[in-house]
Amino acid sequence: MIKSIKGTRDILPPESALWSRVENTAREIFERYGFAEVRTPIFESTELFARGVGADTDIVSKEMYTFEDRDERSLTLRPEGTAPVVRAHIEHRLQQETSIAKLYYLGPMFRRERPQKGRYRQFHQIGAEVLGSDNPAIEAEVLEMLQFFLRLLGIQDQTLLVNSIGCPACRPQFLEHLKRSLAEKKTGLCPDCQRRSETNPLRVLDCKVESCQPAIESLPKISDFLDSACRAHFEKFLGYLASRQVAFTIVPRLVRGLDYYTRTTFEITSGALGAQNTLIGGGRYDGLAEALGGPSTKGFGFALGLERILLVLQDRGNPPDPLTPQVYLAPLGERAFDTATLIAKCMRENGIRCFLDFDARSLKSHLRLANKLGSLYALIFGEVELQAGNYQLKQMTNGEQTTLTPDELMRAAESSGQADLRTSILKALFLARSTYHF
RNA sequence: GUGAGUGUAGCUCAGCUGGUAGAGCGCUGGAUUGUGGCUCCAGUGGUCGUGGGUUCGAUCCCCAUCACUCACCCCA
Repeated sequence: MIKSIKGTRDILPPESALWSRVENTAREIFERYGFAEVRTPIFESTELFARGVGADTDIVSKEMYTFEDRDERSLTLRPEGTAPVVRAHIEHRLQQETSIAKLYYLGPMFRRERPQKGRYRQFHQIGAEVLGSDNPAIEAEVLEMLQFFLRLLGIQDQTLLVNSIGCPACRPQFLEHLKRSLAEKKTGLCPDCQRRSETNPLRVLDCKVESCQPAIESLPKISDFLDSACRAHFEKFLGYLASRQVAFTIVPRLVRGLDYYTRTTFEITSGALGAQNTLIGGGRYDGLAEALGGPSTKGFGFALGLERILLVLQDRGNPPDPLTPQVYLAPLGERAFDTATLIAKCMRENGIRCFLDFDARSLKSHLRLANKLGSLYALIFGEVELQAGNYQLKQMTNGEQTTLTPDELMRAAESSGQADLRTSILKALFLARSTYHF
């Protein structure tokens, strides 16, 4: 049997309906905040990520799906969305169009990691970027938008964690002090942290091992090393959050794993997710556009993990509201079936979700299927009805069944105003009869 | 890349110190020649993940391998 490959999965109904709901909510809300959709290719030149994300990051050094095409160009399945959006912004000179661009995207990303809860090799992100401004007010607005978005989905118990990681001007001093301090405390650290002290000192701050905590507490804090511009930026940002009544927690140890982040970073987490509890992550990246060879363009953005959002929603027992038929057609006999195909055509042209099976079935079997599908009505007709020119309409929810006469169909067709489902069905049926003469 | 756990019917799982497999749900049909859901009956279902070893005999014990899950690393 051919199976989907490791770390990928099929999203089947009714779960897929829940995905649509989340995606539609995001589109609706982001557009309300002035963002427009951008669709970038799923694969890009490998260099884009090497330069944008950082050659030394885990993503680039060991997690990318990279291959050569026939021109021997190195291509990579996108592992994240920000670098491609910034690339597109530079390539199409969008800065010339408007000084500020607000773009959102949604789609699959690819990283070759060991799958686990809330982590896949093909996973899906919704993200947004604001390009062309370094005003911290933008950041506060985006976070307000995200909390609104989560609230609409019914995710209330989220936590917003914020921090500033400084800029290329002030971070090096901090890193130096951090490294020196780490070297002194080396013996008190776990093996992972001893290694991280060399390879990625910032990550030591994020260590969860209990025995490391005392040492971590005594390490220098980034906030003590921010230069005046970064400090002012961060304080304004916090002020804007407060005035918008967006609740937050400052976490001085919050760091990001991608090279392009500067100044503001944030994370929105939720419990009940297992080890991967980050729902949304993002921050400012004022140097990215230049690193990619474009004009200096300040940027701020985020990405949210759809799989993780869905995990939280499913954990809450959200009903995935499946698309049930509004009418199930139950023709009895060959002649009735031929008529049913015409009725189905007319129903569908008039906006009614209608189900017609192609096997000859007994009435019992028809109704069982209608019930199984959750259909609201069943339209029953066989030779008896065809002779008399009428139909049996059964309401599946309460079992009430009425005989529809040609007279009644005509009355429904002539009624005006907002039609309920039953009337809409009668109208479509009338239309089918007068169009196809049966 | 590392560690741990789990692989038995479409799904969720039983299977006692090794004697070649069961239940519930589902699906199909019937009880009700043209009336669903509840009930009852019948039918459909499985190379016991794969390969090798031990044994008279392995779903069970041993080894290997693959897959899945969770965790580490790291990230959404």
